[in-house]
Amino acid sequence: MVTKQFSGSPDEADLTRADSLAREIFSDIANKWALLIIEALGERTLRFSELRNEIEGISHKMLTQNLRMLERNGLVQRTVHPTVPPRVEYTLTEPGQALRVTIDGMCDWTHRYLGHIEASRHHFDS
Amino acid sequence: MVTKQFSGSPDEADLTRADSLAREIFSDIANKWALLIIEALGERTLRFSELRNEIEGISHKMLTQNLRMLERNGLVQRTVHPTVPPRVEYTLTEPGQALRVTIDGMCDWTHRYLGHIEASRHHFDS
DNA sequence: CCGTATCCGCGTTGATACTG
DNA sequence: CAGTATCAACGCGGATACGG
Repeated sequence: MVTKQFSGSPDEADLTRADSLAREIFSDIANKWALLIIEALGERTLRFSELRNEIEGISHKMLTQNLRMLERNGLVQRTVHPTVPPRVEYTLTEPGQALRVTIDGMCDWTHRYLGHIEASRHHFDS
Repeated sequence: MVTKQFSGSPDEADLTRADSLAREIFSDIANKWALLIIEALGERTLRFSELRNEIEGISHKMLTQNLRMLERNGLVQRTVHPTVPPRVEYTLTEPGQALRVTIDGMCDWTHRYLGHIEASRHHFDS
């Protein structure tokens, strides 16, 4: 569980530390741009500018910021080719790939229930 | 794919409409609080105040706001018992349950790679 | 081409108070 | 207890400029 920060079990100190860390990581990952970046990368290796083109509507800043965060958490690997002009490529690590699978599930879900959701919205908005 | 808003295939009009809708839904769902609410609900039925206690750090406003959004998209069913004081219960619909399964995957992932991530962070921060 | 820094507006968020 | 509204403030996120 990631929802509760304090669990009343023995070894409480370690458990709460692990829980709050899990929560922190979850908060990092569970945002629109991060998930879209992971999904866009998939099994490919993409350059910064390619990612920017793939992900509709993301700004330069948000892309950099989220890529740094994902790199820090070890989800993406960043490799700089010392050429001119510079060429920077991003690819998912093994943990990143593992997470991508679950995100694929979210995407599938979205498409499967598109109709349900649209109907529910119309019903709600009246 | 949710990342690309425009696909160059035939029936482009419908496809882009579906894609932008998918993207819109994805943007709704893919935020910290919404995912935590879905995860907290699980297979249970919880009252507003119980949810508030379950989810560490969520504010009254964010909870209401996200619950409305989830209800609008048909992920959560809201039932009001006309008692006094009022009793409002929330439970996941079938689409909500389906999504929860994938979110469970994210939580599992978080715990499985906790060590990897912590190590990666230490390495990065130096 | 890629990255960082700065600035600033606007949206999100929390606090508070009030209604049913 | 649950929901809505209002308001102020903080921080996100976009634009821009400059550096490597």
